[in-house]
Amino acid sequence: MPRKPGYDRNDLINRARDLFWRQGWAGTSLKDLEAELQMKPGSFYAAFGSKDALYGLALDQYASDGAARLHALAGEHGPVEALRRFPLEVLKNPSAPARACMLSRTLLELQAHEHPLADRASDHLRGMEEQFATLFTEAQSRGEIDPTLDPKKLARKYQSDLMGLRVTAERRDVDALALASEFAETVGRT
Amino acid sequence: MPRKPGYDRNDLINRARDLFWRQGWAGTSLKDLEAELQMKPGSFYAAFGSKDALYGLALDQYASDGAARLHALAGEHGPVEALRRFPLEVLKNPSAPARACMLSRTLLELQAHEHPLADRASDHLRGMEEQFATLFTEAQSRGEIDPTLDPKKLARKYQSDLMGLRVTAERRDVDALALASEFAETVGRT
DNA sequence: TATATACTTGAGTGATCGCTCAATAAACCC
DNA sequence: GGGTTTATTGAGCGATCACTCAAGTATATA
Repeated sequence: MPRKPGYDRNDLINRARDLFWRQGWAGTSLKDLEAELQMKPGSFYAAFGSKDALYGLALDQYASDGAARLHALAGEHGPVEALRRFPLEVLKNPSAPARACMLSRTLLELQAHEHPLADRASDHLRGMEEQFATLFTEAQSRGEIDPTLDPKKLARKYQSDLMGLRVTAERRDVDALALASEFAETVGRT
Repeated sequence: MPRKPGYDRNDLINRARDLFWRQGWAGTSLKDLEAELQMKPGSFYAAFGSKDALYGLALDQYASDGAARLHALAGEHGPVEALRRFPLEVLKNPSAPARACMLSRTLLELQAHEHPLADRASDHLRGMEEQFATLFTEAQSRGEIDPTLDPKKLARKYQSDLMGLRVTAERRDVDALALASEFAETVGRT
């Protein structure tokens, strides 16, 4: 009886993610979304309910994409090499919406207003951190890094430095790739 | 002949800086500013011209404050110890508007729309970086750190890691001080 | 004290914000 | 093909955005 939508929902979410990632939450208006997704307001709200709801979906998509990419890298190159290559995946991609991390952007923009999406971003950051820790643990059991170090501390430091790198890479007067390869060298040491 | 303003202009800029620092550019409305500065729209626009103009002044104030604080630390404790203590100045202060750096916030929020304030933030970041480099150079001539390292690279890495630290410190599930002292230990090494 | 010169007030500007909804069109089952 | 169900359309909602301006008030000089 029903009528099928004329769009691919997952594709819409990915396009919205890129737009939000690039322009931020407040910086992306419904006009922007309507233009990017080729949807009129009625369809948009029938499909997603609200701008915030779509942002949440985009955030989840962003996080699970990152987790999948890191997992794939680890399977192909092992844990340490995966952690070294991970930053380059974004920084080397010229069509990436932004260098900075969408999760940290969201946290910075919405935390002060105690917006639920800030907590959602924070949760995803913790999830990524746990994935990093798992890789460090695996690297230790393989004998690739110092086994006396605390994987959780390594993971937190790795993530923190990575976010710094990705913010710095937003600057136009900075050679992001040079900074990234310098970052890669330090992974596993200290 | 004229009439003196009933406010201290510098105090207003400082209060605006704290509000912008905490809530961001889009996150701070003129209503917010009017309430915080106790000014009606007419007075506000007579005094500052526009929201962007005041944001620019606040940004400059933020940058020069930071530079002055770092300079004072260096005079008191020497370059390396200054660089070690610098992050704690913000993170230990419970009344600070935010943990994250206002310059990086501004860059992240406004860069995609090519807003002039993003460039202004970027310029200030470069200025801070140069100050860091100067301190590293001084530390080398004092023999406090490895003289073969490039002060500019050290400065960039220091600033990048510092920004990461300060973003991470925004998370409610993270012990910012533990991360900061860990960060302090690494200054001058590597 | 008179006057010129600012500062202050606050109602109100057009534009844009996220969002609604009644009307219309299209696709599925029987 | 008829009937049902859902997707799509787009004008337009109230609220808020940054901002303006004419009128009123206070202060310094003459």
